[in-house]
Amino acid sequence: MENQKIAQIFQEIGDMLEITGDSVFKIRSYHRAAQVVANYPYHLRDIYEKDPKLLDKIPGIGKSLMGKIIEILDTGDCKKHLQLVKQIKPGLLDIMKLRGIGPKKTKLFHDELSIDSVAKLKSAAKRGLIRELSGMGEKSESEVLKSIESYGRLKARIPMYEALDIAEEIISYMKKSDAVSKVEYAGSLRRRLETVGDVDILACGDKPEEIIKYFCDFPFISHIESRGNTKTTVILENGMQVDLRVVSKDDFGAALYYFTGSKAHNITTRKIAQKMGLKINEYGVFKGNKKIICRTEEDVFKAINLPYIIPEMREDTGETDFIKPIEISDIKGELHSHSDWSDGENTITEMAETAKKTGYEFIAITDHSASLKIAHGLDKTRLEAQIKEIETLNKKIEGIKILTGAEVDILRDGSLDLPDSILKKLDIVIASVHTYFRLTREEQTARIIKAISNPFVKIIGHPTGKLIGMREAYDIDLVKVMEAAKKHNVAIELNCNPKRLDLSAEHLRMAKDMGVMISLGTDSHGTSQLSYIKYGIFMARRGWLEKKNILNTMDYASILSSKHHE
DNA sequence: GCCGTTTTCGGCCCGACTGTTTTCAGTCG
Ligand SMILES: Nc1nc2c(ncn2[C@H]2C[C@H](O)[C@@H](COP(=O)(O)OP(=O)(O)OP(=O)(O)O)O2)c(=O)[nH]1
Ligand SMILES: [Mg+2]
Ligand SMILES: [Mg+2]
Ligand SMILES: [Zn+2]
Repeated sequence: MENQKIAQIFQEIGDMLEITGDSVFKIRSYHRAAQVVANYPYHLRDIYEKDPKLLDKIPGIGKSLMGKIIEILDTGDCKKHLQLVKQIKPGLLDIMKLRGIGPKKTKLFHDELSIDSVAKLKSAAKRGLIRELSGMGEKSESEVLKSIESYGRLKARIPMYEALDIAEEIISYMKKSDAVSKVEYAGSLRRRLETVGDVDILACGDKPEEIIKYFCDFPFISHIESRGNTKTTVILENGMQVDLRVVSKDDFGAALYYFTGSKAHNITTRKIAQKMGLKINEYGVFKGNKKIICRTEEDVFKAINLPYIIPEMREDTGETDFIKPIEISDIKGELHSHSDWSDGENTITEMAETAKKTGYEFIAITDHSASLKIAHGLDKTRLEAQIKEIETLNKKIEGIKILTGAEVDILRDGSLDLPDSILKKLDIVIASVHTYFRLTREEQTARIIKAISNPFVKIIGHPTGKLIGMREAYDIDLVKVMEAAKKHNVAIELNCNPKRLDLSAEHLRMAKDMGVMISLGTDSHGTSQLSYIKYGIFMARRGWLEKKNILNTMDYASILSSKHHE
């Protein structure tokens, strides 16, 4: 399994970076990526062969890790890993696996005493060398020996069904104590992993010390690793580790949520809470000093405004990625509008002022091209004059950027009504069909794809030509059109005119799934129509669109710099 | 190294227990 191999390499890089003392966040990234890849349902090689760029869509995988995945798929390993393997002796990773010994102590032993294996560590501890190190003492030294001792006897991961038996036995034992109000198993066992590293038990009651004391009297305990007021760790006679956590009754839900994990899931939802100005810990959800009491797990989800997620899904593999529907305030500008230079009612200045009042950063003036005679379409010469005019207006008018543009007609054969020599001077080129609606499906599709492949086209306007209740969409293969749009990095318009609403919701959803950007354009022929954006937002929400799917949620600089050809 | 309703730079979850320490670092959950 290549995914497992990649996961292991990332895990090892993370472990070795801990010893070298690299950034804890970088280390977390490697470890998280290792988890994600290990749990990923598809072969990364298949994804790579289909479209390498899809790799960095995987949560926790960015440009750098994507590069390393590709490197490993191509060569079997990556340079970063090989270089660390050379630098860090394998014995150090063994030492770090010992309980109570992490990267800092491992490095200390290595730097001060040249210890690079568990055997050398054992002999150094026996000779009393460890206690001499700064920050170490007699107890730390004997802890080192104890963990080396117990390491051999420690159970590896246990099958879930065995752990379940033991957990249930512990729980029925715990229920016999009057101090215990509620008790449940948590951790990987509650998430139903095939194997578990330990058994995690959560109990609540008014007298936590009594609960801990009672637990430590459980008959099959071999020894107690640690014991505090709220939690204790013990090792059973069969070598299994059991962690007990104790909280008050009011906090049971928050604690169960914390203790069920996974760790990565906890971190992700805690980050979500942070963004909302909240803090999650095992005692509840906090807004400043105010505590939102969580007696049940559902209370935690409610407090952070998420639907309940079952334990079995809490692995941070995307289960918290709920859709954040587009909102009208996400729209940063207008990309489809007409002025009185063609068939619009208002001047460019009036359109710009209204856009400014709407709160927009930009408005593109996209008048018709010459073949639409009825609309007084602009030819090359008039369009050049309009570009000059907009240049002047941009100097005069503050607080709004007017983008130059055109809604250029797609001619019958798919060529455009304006030459490339002028199109390339424009900020926003929309290409639209206004004639020959009755071509065959093949012809119509080919026609539009040809327009899409023009290097200066940014958007395909009102892509199906429908007029609600008046004119059917023309026959066209939208899947092929969207594939082409994706390939050429062209956006598809959602025309917001309420008589058009073109594309419809199901096709918007398709575009989203295919990774095609949508441009919300009002096609305004007057200042009052800029408000049609709201109808577009309605449809976009029906199509499950989010901010990231929509072109005019970006600032205009990003829109203009988005390049065309791959 | 990742990531974006405030961000393309500057953040990154939060707390318990232990040993060594006069105030916290390391490790673990
Ligand atoms: N917030 C937070 N929770 C953690 C962290 N580490 C562990 N937890 C929580 C989530 C875990 O599921 C739970 C129990 O810890 P374990 O180490 O036993 O992990 P878990 O049971 O998930 O896996 P395991 O099969 O035991 O290796 O404690 C952490 O670093 N932060
Ligand atoms: Mg566990
Ligand atoms: Mg545990
Ligand atoms: Zn049009």
